[in-house]
Amino acid sequence: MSTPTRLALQPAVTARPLTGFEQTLAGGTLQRVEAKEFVFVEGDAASHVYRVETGAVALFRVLADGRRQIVGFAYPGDLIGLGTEGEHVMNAQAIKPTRLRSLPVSGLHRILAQDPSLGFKLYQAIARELASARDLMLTTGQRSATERLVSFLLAFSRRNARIGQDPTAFELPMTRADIGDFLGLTIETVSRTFTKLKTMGLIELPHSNQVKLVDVSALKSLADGDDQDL
Amino acid sequence: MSTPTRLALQPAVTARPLTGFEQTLAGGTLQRVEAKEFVFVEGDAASHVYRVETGAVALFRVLADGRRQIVGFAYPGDLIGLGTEGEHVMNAQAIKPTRLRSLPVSGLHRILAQDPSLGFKLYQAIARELASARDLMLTTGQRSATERLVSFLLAFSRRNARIGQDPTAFELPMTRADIGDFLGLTIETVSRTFTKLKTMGLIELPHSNQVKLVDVSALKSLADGDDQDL
DNA sequence: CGGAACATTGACCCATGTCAAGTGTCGTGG
DNA sequence: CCACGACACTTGACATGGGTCAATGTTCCG
Repeated sequence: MSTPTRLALQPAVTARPLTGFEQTLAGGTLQRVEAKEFVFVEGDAASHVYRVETGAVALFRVLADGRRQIVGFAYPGDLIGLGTEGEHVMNAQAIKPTRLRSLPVSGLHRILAQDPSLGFKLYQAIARELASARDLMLTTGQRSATERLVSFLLAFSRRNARIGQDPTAFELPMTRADIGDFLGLTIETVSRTFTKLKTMGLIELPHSNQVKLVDVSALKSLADGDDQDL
Repeated sequence: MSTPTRLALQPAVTARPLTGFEQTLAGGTLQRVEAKEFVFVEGDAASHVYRVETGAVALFRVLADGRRQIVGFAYPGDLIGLGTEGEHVMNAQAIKPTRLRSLPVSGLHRILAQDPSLGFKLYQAIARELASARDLMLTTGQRSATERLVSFLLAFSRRNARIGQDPTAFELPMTRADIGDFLGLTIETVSRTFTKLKTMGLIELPHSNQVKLVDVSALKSLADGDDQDL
C-alpha cells in the first residue's frame, strides 16, 4: 500500500463545486501531493476540507483481510473531507500528482456562523454525493462485469461532457487495480473486459490508459440499467 | 411489483433522528400506509419529507431489465424524502403496515429561513446517510454471500442494541427477495446462506422471519471486514 | 540497459446464478 | 373447521461468470 505520507485530515466525502463556498476556499492554502501520497487516512482527526485543483484522489476503505473498496474518485473541482465530525473513516490517496486547496474545519464553522445559508449549501453538496454513492451501489450491486465497466466509462464520458471536454476520448488517471477496487472486480476481469469491448469494436485503447468510445449508443445499451453520475 | 398506490412525494434519503427538526415534524400530518403501498415513486415531484413512526419502508431503484436495487430500509425514527430537489429518483415502498409523519418541503424552507442552524443539521443527517450508503457499498462490493448476509444481520443487531431492544433476537420485516435485492444476491442464495448459518449453529430461525443470533463473536469474525451501520 | 510496475492472456475451478420441484404457512371462502 | 390457493421459503441439479494462479508482454524510468 506504499508510503502513507499523511498530509492532513477530515472525513471523506466528495462533492461537486459549491458556489459561495468557493470564494472562501479560494483563500485556503494550496498544497501539492505526489501520486500515491495520502491526503488523510482512516482514524486521522478530521480537521480540514479540501478541494481538488488538479490531479485526482481516490477515497477508499480497507477491509480486515486487505481487500480495498474505493468508494469514489475526486477530480478537479470536487471537495473531499466533507462529512462526519471527529475522525476520518476513509483514506484519501492521490492517484496522480495533485494540487489541493484546504480549509480548516474551524474556519468552516466560523463562516457558518456568518453565512447561515452555507449549511444548506453543504447539505445540497453532500446530497449530491449521496446520490452518486447510490449510483455506485446500483452499478456494483447486481450487474455483470461488462455492465459495470461500461457504466464506469460512460460516467467518465458524461463528466467530460460536463466540463466541456471530449466525451468520446479521455485518459483514465487510475490503474486497473483502482478500477477493480472501485467496481468490485479483479484486475484480470477489468483487463479482460477492456479487451472484450475493444474486440467488439465498441472502444479503442491507444494506450492502456487512453480510452476512445467508438460506439456510444451500443455502449449505452450494454450498460442497460439506469446509472447516472458515479 | 403490486399496486403502486402513490401517496406522496420527495427524493429518497434515509436518516437518523434529527433533534430540533423533531419538534417541527411532530406537527406534521400522520398517515397510514399498508404493506406494499408506495410512499412515492421515481419521477414524482419531491414535495414532502417523512419520518417513519412505525413499520418499515424500502427505498429502491429499478433497472431497465427489471432488476431491483434496494438502497436502504427506513425504520421508526428514520427520515425519508430528504435529498434532492425536484423529482424523486427513488421509490419508497412500505414493506409492512407503516405510519408516517410528513412535512411539506415548503414548510422545511420556511423553517430554514427562521432557524439557519437547521441547514447544518440537515447536512449532518444526510452525511450520516452517506456513511451508511458507503457501508453498503463495502458490504456489497467484493464480499461473499455469507459475509454480506452476516453483515446485514449484525447491522440489525446493532440497530436493536441502539434502540434498547434485544440485539440477539429480532424479527426481519422484509422478505428474502428484499434482502436479496438489498445485498445483491438472489432469493435462493439468501435462503441457502440462512440455512448454512443455521446448520453451523450460529443462528436459529424459529420462523423464517425470526432470527436469533447464537454465536455473535463467530458471526463477527465471519463478517470479517469492517462494516458499520447499514 | 535493466528492473519495477502495470497490463494482458490462459487454464482451471468454485461460488453463485438459473431453472425446477417441493414444502410450509397464512388467509379466505365454503 | 376444513380445503384451497397464493405466496414465501427451501432444496436440488446444473451452468457459468468471474475469481485465482501463473506466465508473458509492455511501458516507463533510473
